[in-house]
Amino acid sequence: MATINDVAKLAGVSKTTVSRVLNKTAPVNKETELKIIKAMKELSYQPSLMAQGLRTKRSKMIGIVIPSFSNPFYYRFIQELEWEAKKQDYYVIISSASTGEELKKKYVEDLIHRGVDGLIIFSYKEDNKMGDYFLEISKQTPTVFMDNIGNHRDAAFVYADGFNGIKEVVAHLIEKGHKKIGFIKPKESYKVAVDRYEGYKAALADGNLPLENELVFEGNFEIEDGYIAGEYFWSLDRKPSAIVACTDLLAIGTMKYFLNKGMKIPQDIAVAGYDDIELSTIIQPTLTTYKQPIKEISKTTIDLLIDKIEQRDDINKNIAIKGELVIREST
Amino acid sequence: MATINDVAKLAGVSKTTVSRVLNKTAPVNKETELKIIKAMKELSYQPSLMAQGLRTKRSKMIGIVIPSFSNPFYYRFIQELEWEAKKQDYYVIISSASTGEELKKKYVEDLIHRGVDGLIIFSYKEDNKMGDYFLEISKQTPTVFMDNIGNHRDAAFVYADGFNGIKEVVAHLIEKGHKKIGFIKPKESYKVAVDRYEGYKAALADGNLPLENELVFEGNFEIEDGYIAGEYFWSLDRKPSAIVACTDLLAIGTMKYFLNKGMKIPQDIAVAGYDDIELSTIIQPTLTTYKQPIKEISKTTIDLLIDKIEQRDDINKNIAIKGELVIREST
DNA sequence: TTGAAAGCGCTAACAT
DNA sequence: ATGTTAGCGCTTTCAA
Repeated sequence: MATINDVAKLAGVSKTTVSRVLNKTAPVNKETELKIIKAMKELSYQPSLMAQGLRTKRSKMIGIVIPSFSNPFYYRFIQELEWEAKKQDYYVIISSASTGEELKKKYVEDLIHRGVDGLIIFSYKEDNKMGDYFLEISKQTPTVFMDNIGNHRDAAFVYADGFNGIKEVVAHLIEKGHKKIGFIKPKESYKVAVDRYEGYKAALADGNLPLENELVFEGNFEIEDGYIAGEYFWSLDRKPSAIVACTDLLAIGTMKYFLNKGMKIPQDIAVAGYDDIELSTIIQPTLTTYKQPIKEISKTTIDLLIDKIEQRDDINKNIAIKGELVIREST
Repeated sequence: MATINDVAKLAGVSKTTVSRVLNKTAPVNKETELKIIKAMKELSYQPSLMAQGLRTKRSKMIGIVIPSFSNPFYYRFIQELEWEAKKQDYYVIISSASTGEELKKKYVEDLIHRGVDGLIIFSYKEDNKMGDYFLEISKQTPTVFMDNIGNHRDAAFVYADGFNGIKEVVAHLIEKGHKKIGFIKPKESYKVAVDRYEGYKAALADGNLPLENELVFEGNFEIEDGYIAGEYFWSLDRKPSAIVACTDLLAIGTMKYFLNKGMKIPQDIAVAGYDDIELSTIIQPTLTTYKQPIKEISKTTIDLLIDKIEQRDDINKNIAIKGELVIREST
């Protein structure tokens, strides 16, 4: 491993000058610059990130905190984030903070101790204690919150526009002639869940359909909860002809219930989700859903974070990004 | 951020002594040690990994190279690897080297330039050029190869015991009374695929069943290839009564074909896979398969790699780890 | 436009 | 058992 000293010696200049062409931090004579570049190539010199980091207090690493690694949906984000970061010469290290608040805090602190220049934090429940902790962190370390977040506080947020997303899904069903549309939403007050529910209400209003309480089912996030929702809806006297779920996983659980009963989808009942997870294209019938703009969200997040890190822009923006309705067999 | 100097000053000793209690690199008087520890706590001192790294040429980071982030199966490994590494104070950075050999090389070099202390490399085709390149790398940087690899060369390998795995799956089918068992294997000569195929042959031999060429289908790795395999098997005059696929994804593709034809699984035909991906428990009927020992593989890999990094053990072992037969509805 | 010198926070000889 | 000193590879004054 060649060092800056080797380059300087070979080029016959001081290491200061080499550093200058490396960082374009001061004008250098065209000729000497060429000599230096040649020397660098010859030695296939790569500056030591550790030495640079020690000097500049920058590690060129970004820490990602995700609530748990079990949701396959996160991986798509992580891949994109990694890719976008790499383009700008940053690397990404991931901390999958499973359960336990104390542990989660420890992970964040670990990451900071590791020397990450910034943090990307996924999905936390708006109303719990971790929220305050994370907000506090974001005041001391450049941070962008992603996905499942609350957007009314003074911090940087990037998320999918669930309001307009679900609105489009419901509108699509109304257009298909459905008058009674059930909605499955998570019990817990995640900001995104609320957004999506608002989208459902807005679409009903646009279609001059009443909001009926018995058509809104509250559950948890797992596949089984979708199944339970299916049971519930089918126990009603005035059954819905279509069901929209807050997430694909819930929608798939619901489909499972109706398929088990031997019903045909979409003939007997239409089902739609939100997320566009891979499973939605594998399951039979394939699921109509709303595609999260993963690429765009990731790019925006990285750009925003690096802007903060490099202090080009310290405004705490809240950015909602639109996705795309994907119509498949289930409707 | 307190430095080692601050601690030394507060404790009234030299930084060398502080360093010594930090690294237990030389005996320190019990009393002074206590003073130093107290000072560290008071300042909530954390040694700078950058400074340590610069001095010791150790980053406490492990690079993971995976061929592409698209296979959800890798995530389970990554999570476990991350977890096991963290236990030993190492962090993990991932490089999802999509396609293109040049790009892949660049990623590996990036990681090394980043200063990773060791490398974990996933799944490469044994017989192509990358194999040689990776082998070369493994001579210069501590490296462990995982999963889909060839194990006859001089390097460290950890992988699932596919031979005994598939053997158990096929034996299970034979026990169920099946006499004609089809096998789906990938065309390309991945070492693991070959191992599994050998397991199939061994099980047939054990059960005194003949190996019939027309019962072995060669395809690619995707779900669709399983579907095509189903078509193929059903076009035969002497049809199999059970099918074992090299991977769950292939098995699921096959099931899809038979289900589309309105056949019942396992009544009309039994299907089994290998891997135990999550989808296998979601699909109807649930899929009999062989569970990869992800946790054990990951732990073994990390332990082996850190042994190499810290030069406790430089032997290039080849470690096969057994999994577990999981019997579900499809057989 | 260039260089000399100091120092980032740490560890490792070498003394004592 | 402890301290002094040098130096890892880089950037950043400061001076020329």
